[in-house]
Amino acid sequence: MNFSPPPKTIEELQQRIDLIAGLTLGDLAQELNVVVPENLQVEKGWPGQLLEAYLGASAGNLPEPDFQLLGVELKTLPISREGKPLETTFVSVAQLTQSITQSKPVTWRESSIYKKLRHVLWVPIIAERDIPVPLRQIATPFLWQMDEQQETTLQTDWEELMELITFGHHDKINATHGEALQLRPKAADSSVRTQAFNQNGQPIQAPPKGFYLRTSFTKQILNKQFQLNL
DNA sequence: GCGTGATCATTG
DNA sequence: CAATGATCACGC
Repeated sequence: MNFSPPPKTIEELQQRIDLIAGLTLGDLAQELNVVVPENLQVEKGWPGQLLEAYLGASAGNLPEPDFQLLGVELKTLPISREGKPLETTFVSVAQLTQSITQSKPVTWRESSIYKKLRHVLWVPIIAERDIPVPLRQIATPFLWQMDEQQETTLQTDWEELMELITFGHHDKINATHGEALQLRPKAADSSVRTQAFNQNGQPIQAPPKGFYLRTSFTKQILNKQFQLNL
């Protein structure tokens, strides 16, 4: 995909996102000269990659915010026609190698989760499955920073999950943990393994997991932004 | 193989 | 019909 030059300032980014509200994915694809997939079964990340290209997000697959210069993370958010999030939001992979045998545990504000969620450009897209991909419409993108209450919620969840990981209990974590932040499989398939530690501090191989925001949390973000009451 | 972008598909 | 567990493509 052909990338636009990155925005140099928040104001410049704001100007660009104001111009895409109401456009469809087909509109953006046409401007970038890319083919729209029939469905997203094979290209699940396509909407995100399209928006990255269109808005000039540049971090590639580095574990850093997309707009490196601005410290802003780009997240597309599939929503219903009524404006409710349809999917959870992937944030980052979890390091399963934090262990009680390590001396320097990562703190919340040092975490990759916090770094990515500190400043987010949300791009809601009306994306119900009965709407053909090219006709899916961008709603109103907006820049967001977590408030104190949201940070407390996220930090509490993160610390609880990291404590389980630290004590080698990552195999007992499932998606039901966490009020806003959950840990779910994040891999090509269920056979994939990555480095971790067991509860005795011994190195083992375990399924990779990623941090995801629940739809209840992103729904609250939308509600606050647009004063909706869903 | 790992981290990026996520949505899919089955289950309860 | 929401939620969990599984999966797909790409760059390096």
